[in-house]
Amino acid sequence: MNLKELASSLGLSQTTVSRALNGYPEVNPETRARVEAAARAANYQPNSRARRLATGRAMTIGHVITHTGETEMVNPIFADFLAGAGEVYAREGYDLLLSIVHEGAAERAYRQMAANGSVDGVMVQGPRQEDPRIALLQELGLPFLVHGRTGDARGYNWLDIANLRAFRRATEFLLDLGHSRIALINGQEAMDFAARRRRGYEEALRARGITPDASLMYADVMTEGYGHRAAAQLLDRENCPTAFLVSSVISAIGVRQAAWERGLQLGRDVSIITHDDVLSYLNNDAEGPAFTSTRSSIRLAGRRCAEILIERIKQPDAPFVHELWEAELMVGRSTGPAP
Amino acid sequence: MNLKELASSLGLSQTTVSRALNGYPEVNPETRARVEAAARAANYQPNSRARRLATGRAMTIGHVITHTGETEMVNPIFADFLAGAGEVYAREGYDLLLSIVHEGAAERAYRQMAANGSVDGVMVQGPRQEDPRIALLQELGLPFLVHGRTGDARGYNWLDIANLRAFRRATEFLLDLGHSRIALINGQEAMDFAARRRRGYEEALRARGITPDASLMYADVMTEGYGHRAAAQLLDRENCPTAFLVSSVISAIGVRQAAWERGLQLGRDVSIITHDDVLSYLNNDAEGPAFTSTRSSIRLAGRRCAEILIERIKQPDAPFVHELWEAELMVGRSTGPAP
DNA sequence: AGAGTTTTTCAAAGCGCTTTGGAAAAGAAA
DNA sequence: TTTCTTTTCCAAAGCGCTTTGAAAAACTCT
Repeated sequence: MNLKELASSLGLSQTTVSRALNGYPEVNPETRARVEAAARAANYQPNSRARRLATGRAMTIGHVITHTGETEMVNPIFADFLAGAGEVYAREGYDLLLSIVHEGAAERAYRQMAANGSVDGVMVQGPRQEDPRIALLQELGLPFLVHGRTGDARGYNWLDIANLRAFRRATEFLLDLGHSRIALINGQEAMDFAARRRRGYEEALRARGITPDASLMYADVMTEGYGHRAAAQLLDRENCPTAFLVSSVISAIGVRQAAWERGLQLGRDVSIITHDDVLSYLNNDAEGPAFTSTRSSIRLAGRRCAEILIERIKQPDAPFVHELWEAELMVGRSTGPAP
Repeated sequence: MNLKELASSLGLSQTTVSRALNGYPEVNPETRARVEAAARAANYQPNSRARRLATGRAMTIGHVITHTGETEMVNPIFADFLAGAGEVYAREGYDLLLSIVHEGAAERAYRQMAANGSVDGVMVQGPRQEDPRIALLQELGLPFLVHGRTGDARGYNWLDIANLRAFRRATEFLLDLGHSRIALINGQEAMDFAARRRRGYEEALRARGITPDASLMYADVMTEGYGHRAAAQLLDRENCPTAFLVSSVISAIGVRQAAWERGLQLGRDVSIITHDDVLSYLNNDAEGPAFTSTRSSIRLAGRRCAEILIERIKQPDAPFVHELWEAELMVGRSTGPAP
């Protein structure tokens, strides 16, 4: 059933039917009701391809997700971020176009989306320091929002969490507990968020007169295995750290395992603070937070990011939105006074 | 730059330019080369909205991902499955339309995709027993492929792993090690795959004359917390199980934690076998498989599922494809003789 | 009643591409 | 040369919607 058929079955023109269905004012309420009833009865859905061509709007938002390195790792937080954003898209009538490509192909993916008009805007996640994607999108003139931020962040829309403050705060918390040898198990520091976290960690140490020790700092893709390997190395050496600041719950699980394998008890022999994105299947809350953590829901972030981006698409000339969220420090059972 | 402009700049008709670019034979090789050069120089990309309307093909595949229950859990395996499928889509020129909705809204999402023609086919994941989506899609006449299977599986395309055999095999492995009180920490048994796994487990027990004990069987959404809670309950009771068969690595991590908290050593005091979807960030291989596991890469499955679905879209009348993959049993360090 | 407004409806022109059904040009066969 | 094929190109008709500009119908007001 298409518009033409529906219109002729009602003895009306396509124009009127289209207007009735799209809520234009210049149509008799009675007529509108009649049209709506017929549309419902015939289960009429306007063809989205035709509608998109006619309106020039794609009603679609693009997400380009990159996998990294030889392992082709997909960051697990994307699923929850997408879930949050997807909720909003569904509500607002937008589709979500997902492109999962290897890092090197990201630019091409964005260019293509811009050139062939398949999206009205794009979401950028996990920016690296001086990420080329931002300049690219500015050049392409495609509305976009960055989850995270980097470089001179005044010239585009972003939503970020206060990574530096969160990690400074977490470090201070450990220092207050008497820890002085604190290891940092960070994400790849080419990523902007990881660089900020490191700065927060270092600032807190320096403020207490402790010189950051490079041998206590690790940076890599945040898998469980990485957390385990890093912690194993650190715990097996002389003068080992008494506390770990970890950038993800997944890696923290690896750290915890390494500790246990050595007979160390969390919160007594060794302390862990992790950043917690509140992934749905790794609920850190189950019976009172297990890990002490800096916490900020990636799903809520996805939701809000989608809202902002859609606003921006509707009003392309409005000033840039910058939203900085604080992470909360949740005290769990994985921290305690330095032994 | 659109086709009209490109054509007039070349002094050719739109027809010829379109044909040259789309590889039709009836165009002079010289002309084609000239057209291609000009297109490249002008960075011409055909407008995808127009192309879709004209061809009637969406060149898009829909994935509807549902989140379950009040927790709005998103199954973490979806990210890796999507990564695998996305690879193939990119290669074949298809877009991936992702719809993330609450379980109850899935039917509407599929209906909409079918009615407004935004996709050429859909991927169905995680079928429940007698999943209504399958009948729905058959009725809608939209090509689809099910990852998993359920009910009378002859009437549609699917790719599945041999869940029953995998879990029977794993159970036998534990029985051979002398375990007789084996707990099953399963996924929600409304899901077809979980029901099959349970049957495999029960079959193996019965074959050795052991009556399955309902109090040793748990079924729920496979989070870490669930694994932990279930194992804690089981380990704290009299006559506790000596082995656990767990449906996901994430839950297995919870089980492992519960064991450790009780001073039990894996592979000596208690054994764990888990199903491993080979999620990229939970690499069970790092230093020799930690968990003994039944193993099948969800990412490879995604890749293959995409290939099959695209084939089916291109040849809608070909016979149904049914592909059953065996999971391999990887012996790791989490199993040992019954104490 | 007639002129002026407002409301309601419609015909037709796009949107930018693909594809059909020729026509023109070039080559081959007679 | 003429006729028949083959090659190469083109004009125009969609695809199914939205939207413009105008006409028809229905009201208001002198």
